[in-house]
Amino acid sequence: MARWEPGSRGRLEKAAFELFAEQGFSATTVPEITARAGLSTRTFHRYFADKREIVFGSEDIPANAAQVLADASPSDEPLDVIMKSLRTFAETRFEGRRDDLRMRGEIIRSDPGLRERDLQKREAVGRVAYEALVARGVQPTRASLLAETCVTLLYVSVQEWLGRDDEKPLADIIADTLETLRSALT
Amino acid sequence: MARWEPGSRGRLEKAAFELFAEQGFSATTVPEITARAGLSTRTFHRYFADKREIVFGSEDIPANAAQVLADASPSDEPLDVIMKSLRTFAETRFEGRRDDLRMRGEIIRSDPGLRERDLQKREAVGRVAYEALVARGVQPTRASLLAETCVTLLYVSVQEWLGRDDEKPLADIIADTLETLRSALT
DNA sequence: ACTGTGATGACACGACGTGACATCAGGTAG
DNA sequence: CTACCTGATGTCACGTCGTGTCATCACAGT
Repeated sequence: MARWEPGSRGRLEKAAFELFAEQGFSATTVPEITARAGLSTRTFHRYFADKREIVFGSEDIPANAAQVLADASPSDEPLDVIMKSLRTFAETRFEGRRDDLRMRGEIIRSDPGLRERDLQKREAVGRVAYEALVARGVQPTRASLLAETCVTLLYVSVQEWLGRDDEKPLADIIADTLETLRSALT
Repeated sequence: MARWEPGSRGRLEKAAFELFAEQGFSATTVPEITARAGLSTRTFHRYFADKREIVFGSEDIPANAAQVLADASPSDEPLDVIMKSLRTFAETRFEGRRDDLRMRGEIIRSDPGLRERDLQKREAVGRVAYEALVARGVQPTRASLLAETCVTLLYVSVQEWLGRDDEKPLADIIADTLETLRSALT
């Protein structure tokens, strides 16, 4: 028998989300979380840099995005790279997780600090997109614009997707959103 | 003679930016700032919600943006509203302040927490743009896209503007950036 | 059997942000 | 002229957060 129960990280996440559901994010303290998980607060901060980080899960989205972007066909136009990557991303990281994402969204919306952190995550995705485009030889200004627009497309579409009752695939919504943007800029 | 020297807020800002220049943002504590300004830490938090806020000045950018957007001609197309507002904004809040903005930019770039707060400020501007557009009858999804794109245009252009040596007006750069975006989405 | 190694705990600490209450100058009403 | 109110500030106490440091101990490899 191991000295410590395994899965500390998972226990911390479980305890945290339970408490967030019971009392809300801001009313929940780190000691409360660790007490429920049977760990010390010091251990909490070994897994999560701060209290907010636990909300954003363990998936390293930027790294994943960089991977998807790096796999793009060398002959594709920049916009095609973006759109194909967004499709892949939608299908692998979003589709089938609506309930989970809705729950997280609610928690994030409930706290200013979490909204702030959410924006930072978004920006991190934009930065890897920017770097991937620059690596393909796209001009910096154009790359910035495309990267930011990419993130905008994704998040506006996700909002739309989460708000819907039907099962329209996120990838389709993203394509529609691009069309809407094009027409709005004319 | 007044019991307290007037201009507490100004003294706090002055002391803070001096210390940030000397030691950097994160190495500067609130007590250090208030000691130099001759005030208590409690008073600091009466003027600034937290240590980060002091970097972003006292100007209520979102309120100003809302004003500019509300003054737009009722007959303008949404995109024209955005572009004209951006022009006004560039001329009244940015032009002539390059050095100040560069200094702030450096401080903000030096600290993750400040970058996070900066993104929040950006988002706040986006939200007032969104609300102004919805108030004009623009569809929600389209309004989101335009609002986010508006903020993207502004910030990408400001980056470009701050990086330049010449005196090309920000408003012109924004117009160019829109053209770049249009061509990138084709 | 010995020795790392890695995950955890225990403890102390500094900084942050807030609530509650005291202080006091200046203006205003009576 | 006095009494009161108001607004800006100070003082104190507190809870939470995040980090540095060191001790502990099961397990694996030699």
